[in-house]
Amino acid sequence: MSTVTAVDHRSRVAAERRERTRKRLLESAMIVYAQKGMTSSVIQDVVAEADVSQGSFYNYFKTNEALFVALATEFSNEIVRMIEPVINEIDHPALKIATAIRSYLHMMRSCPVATQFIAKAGLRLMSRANSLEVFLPRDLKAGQQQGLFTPIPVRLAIQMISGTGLMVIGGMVTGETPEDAPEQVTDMILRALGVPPGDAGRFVEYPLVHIMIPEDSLLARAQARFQTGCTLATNVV
Amino acid sequence: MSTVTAVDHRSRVAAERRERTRKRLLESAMIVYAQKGMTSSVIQDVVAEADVSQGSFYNYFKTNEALFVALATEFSNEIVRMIEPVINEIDHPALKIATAIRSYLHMMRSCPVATQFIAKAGLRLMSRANSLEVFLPRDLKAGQQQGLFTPIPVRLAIQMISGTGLMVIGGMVTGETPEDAPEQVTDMILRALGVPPGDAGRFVEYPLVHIMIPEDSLLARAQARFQTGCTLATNVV
Amino acid sequence: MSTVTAVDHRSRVAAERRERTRKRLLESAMIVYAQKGMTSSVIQDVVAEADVSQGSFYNYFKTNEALFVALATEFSNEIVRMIEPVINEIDHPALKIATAIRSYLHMMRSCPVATQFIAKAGLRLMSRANSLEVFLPRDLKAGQQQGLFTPIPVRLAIQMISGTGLMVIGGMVTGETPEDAPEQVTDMILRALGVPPGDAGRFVEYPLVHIMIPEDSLLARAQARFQTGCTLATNVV
Amino acid sequence: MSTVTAVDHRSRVAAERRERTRKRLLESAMIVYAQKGMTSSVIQDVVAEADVSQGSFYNYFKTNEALFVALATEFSNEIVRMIEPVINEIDHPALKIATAIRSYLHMMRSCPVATQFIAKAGLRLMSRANSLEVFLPRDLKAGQQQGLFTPIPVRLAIQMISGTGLMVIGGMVTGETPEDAPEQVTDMILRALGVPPGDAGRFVEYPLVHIMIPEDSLLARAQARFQTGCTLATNVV
DNA sequence: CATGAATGAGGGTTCATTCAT
DNA sequence: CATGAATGAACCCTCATTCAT
Repeated sequence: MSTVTAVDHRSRVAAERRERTRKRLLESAMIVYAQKGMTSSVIQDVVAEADVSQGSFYNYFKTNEALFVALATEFSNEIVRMIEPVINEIDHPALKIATAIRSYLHMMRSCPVATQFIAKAGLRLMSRANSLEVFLPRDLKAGQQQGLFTPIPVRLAIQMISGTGLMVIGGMVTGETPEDAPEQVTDMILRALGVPPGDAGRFVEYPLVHIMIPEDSLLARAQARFQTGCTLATNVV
Repeated sequence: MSTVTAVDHRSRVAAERRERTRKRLLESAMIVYAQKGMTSSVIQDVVAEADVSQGSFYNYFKTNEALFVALATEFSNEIVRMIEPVINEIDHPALKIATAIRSYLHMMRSCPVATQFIAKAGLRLMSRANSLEVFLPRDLKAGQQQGLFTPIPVRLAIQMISGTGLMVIGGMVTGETPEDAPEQVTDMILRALGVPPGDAGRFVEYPLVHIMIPEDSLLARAQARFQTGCTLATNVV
Repeated sequence: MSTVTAVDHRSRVAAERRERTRKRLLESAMIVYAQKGMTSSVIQDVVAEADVSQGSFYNYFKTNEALFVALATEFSNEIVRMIEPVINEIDHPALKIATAIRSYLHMMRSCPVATQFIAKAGLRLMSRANSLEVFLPRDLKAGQQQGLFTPIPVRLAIQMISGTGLMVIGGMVTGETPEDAPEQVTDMILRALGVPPGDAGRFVEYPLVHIMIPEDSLLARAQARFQTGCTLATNVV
Repeated sequence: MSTVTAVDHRSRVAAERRERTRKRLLESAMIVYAQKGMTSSVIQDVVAEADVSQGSFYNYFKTNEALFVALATEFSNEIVRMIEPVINEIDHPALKIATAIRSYLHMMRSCPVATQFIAKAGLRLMSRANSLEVFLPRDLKAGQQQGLFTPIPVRLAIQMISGTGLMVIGGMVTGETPEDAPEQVTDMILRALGVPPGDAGRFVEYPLVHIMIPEDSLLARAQARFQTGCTLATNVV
C-alpha cells in the first residue's frame, strides 16, 4: 500500500468518523430540545445524550446558537429532500400546496420527536428555516397568476399557513389531534387562499404518496433513540 | 385618631404601595420580555427596569415562571376587558369573530411593546392564556349551528386562527406589515371557516369602533415606558 | 381617676403586654429550634410562629444570638427553679446528684419540645447555661470531701455527667429510650463517680417527687403549642 | 505509543488529579469546620482554603451536607484504621475498651484540628459516623457475657461513653485539660460499666502503644495546614 | 482530535435588618 | 410600639468554555 493511499485512507476514515460524531450530536440535540425546550443547559445534556466529552463538542460547534442553526438547517433540508420529489410530480399549484401541507403534517404526526422539537422551537424555527418557504412563494404566486387564489400578499398567506401549521403541530404533542387533521387543516388553508370549497375538498382527498423516512436520516435516528432511551423527563410547554 | 383607624390607614397605605410595586414589576417584565425574549435570566433585568431591589422581587413572585404567568394572565385579562364590550354589541357570529380579530390586530399594530412581547412569548403565551379563547369557542359553535361556518373541529379552527394571528403579529415586529393587514388576514380566516368570499369581504369592512387603551392599564404604561426609556437593545428573534 | 394613676395604669398594661410578647417569641423560638435546628432562617420562622411582625422582633432582641442566649437562660433558669426545691430537701451528696439527674431526665422524657431543643442545640447549650452546673460543683466537692466519691477533677466529672446526659437526651428524640433509662444512666454515673455499685443501686431507687411543670412556664406553653400547631416538618439531625 | 496506552495514561492522570483535589477539599473542610463551626456558609471558605474555584467544588460535592458526610466518613475511617491494629492485639474486653478510649483521647489531645472539628461538629458527628461504634458494641457485649460489666443496655453504655468523650474533647479546645485526663476519664467509664475500681485503675495504666498518624492522612495534612495557614479567626463556641 | 478537570462569570434565592407609616 | 414593604449583602449553584494531557 502506497503512502499516499494510506494517508488518503486515514483521512477518509477520520472524515467519516468526524461526520458520524457530528450527526450523533445533532440527533442528541434534537432529542434534548424536544424534551427540555430551548432553554437552559443544552450543551451538557447534549453531550451526555451523545456520550461525547464536553471538550469534543467544541470541535463541532462553536456555540449554542451554532448548534441550533445547524440542527434547524439539517432538519429543514431533510424534510425538503423528502417532500420535494413528491411535489415535483404535480403541476396544479393548489394541489401542490395541498399535497405539501398534507405530507408534512402526516409525517410530523408519525414522528413525536419532530413534533415536540418544532413545538418547543416555535417561532425560532419558523423564522429561520421554514421548510415550507422553499415551495410556497413560488406556488402561491403561480396560483394567484392562474386565478386559482385570491390575490393576497404572499407574505400574509405564508404567515397564515405556517402559523396554522405550527399551532396544529403544537396540538399534536398532546396526542389529541385526530388522524384526518391534516386534511381538515389543508381544507381550511385552501379556502383561505381563495379556492372554492368544493375544489378544496377534492384537492385534499387526492391519494397521498407515502413518504419514507430514510433509515439513516437525522429524523429517523433521533426518533429511534427518542422512543427508547428517554432519560430526561419531557417538559410540558 | 383611634387605634383602629390608624391601623386601617396603615394597612391601606401598605396595600396600595404593594399594588403599585407589583404593577411596576409587571410592566417592567413586559418591556424586558419584549426586548430580550423569553430567556431565562429575566429577573435581573426586570428589577433594573423597575428600579426595585432584587430582594423585593421575591416578595411578589416566587419564581421566574410565576412572573410570566402573572403577566400573561394580566395581559390577557386586560385585552379581554377592552374587546369584550365591543363584541357584546354584535349578534352575528361571523361578524363577532371578524370584529374581534380585527380589533385585536389593530390594537397590537399600534402597540409595539405588545407586538414584541407576543412575538417573543409565542406558543408559551398562546397555550396559556389566549385572550381569544374566551370568545372564540362560543362564537364558532354558534356560527356552525347557524350554518354560517363549515363544520370543522373547533379545536382546529382555533389553532388556525391563533396560529395565523401569532405569525402575523410576529411579522409586525419588523414594521413591514401593511395597514390593512388585519382586514386581509381576517378575510382569509373567515373564508377558512367557510364563509363565502363575498360575505367575508363585507364582514371585514364593517366600521370598527376604536378601542381606547386606558391610561393606567398595564399595556399603556408599559408602552409609555417602552418608547422612552429603552435601555436594553432589542434582540432580533 | 387621677392622671398619675392613669399613666401608671397605662404603663403597667404596656409592660405586661410587652412581657407577653417576649414570652411568645421565646416559646416560638424554642419550637423553631426544636424543629429546624440551630441553622438558617430562625427569625423569619420565629416571627411567623409567634404571629408577630418582622419589625417587632427587633424591639425585643437585637440579634439572632441574643435570642438564643435569652432562651437558653430562661430555659435553664426554669429548670433550676423546678428542680431546686426537690434537691434542697436532700442532704446526702450522692442522693442529691442522683435525684437531680433522674428528675431532669424524667422531665425531659415527658417533654419532646425540650428534648429536641436540647438535642439540636447540643454543646452550644451545654457550654452556655447548663442547669446542672448550678448544683453539681458544690455537691461533687462535698461528696469527695466526705469520701463518697473518688477524687476526680470536678471539671472532668461534670463533663462526664453532662455529656452522658446530652447523648441520652439525643437518644430520646427517636423515642427508643426505655422508661427506666434515667435510673440506669444515673446508676452508671454514680459508679463512675466512685459510689460502690450496691449503694448506687439503692440511690437510684429512692422514690421520686413528681415535678410539676407550671402551666404558664416557657416549657409548658411551648410544649402545648409544639404538639398542636406543628406547621414545620421536624428535621432529623 | 499506542492509542490504548495513551488513553490509559490520560485517564490515570485525570483520576489522580481528581483524587488530589478531593483530598484537598476535605482537608480544607476540616480546617474550616474546626475554625468556623458548622455554620451553613462553609463552601466559600472551603474553596478559599483549598485554593480551588467555586465551580470545581460542585464537581466533587453536590451539597453542603454531602461534604460533611464525606468528611465525617473519611475522618472516622482513618481513625478506625489507626486504632484497629492496636486493639486487635488485645483480648480482654475491658482492656480493649480502655485502650481504645485512651488511644483515641490521646490522639485527639495531640491534634488540635481534630479536637476543634469534633467539638464543633458535636452530635452531628456522633450520630453519623462514630468511629467508636465500630468496636464498642462488640466489646461491650463480650464483656457483659464474661461478667466483667454490669448488664446495661448497650445503647445506653455507648451514649455514656461517646457523650463523655465528646464533652471531654470539647474541654480540650481551651487547652486546660491535664495530660492524664484520658486515663481519668477512662477510669470513670470503666467504673460506670461495672468494672471494680481496683481493676479499672490497673486497666488504665497499661502502657500505651504510641499511634503514628500517617503523613499523607487527612488528619496529618489538615493539622499541618491548620497550624501554619490559619487565615480565619477561630470562633469561640 | 478526544478527554474531563478546572474555571468563573452569571444567575437565582434567602434573610437579617431598616424605616416610613 | 406595631407593622410589613424594601433592602442588599451573601450565599448557592449552573454551565458554557478552556486547556493540559
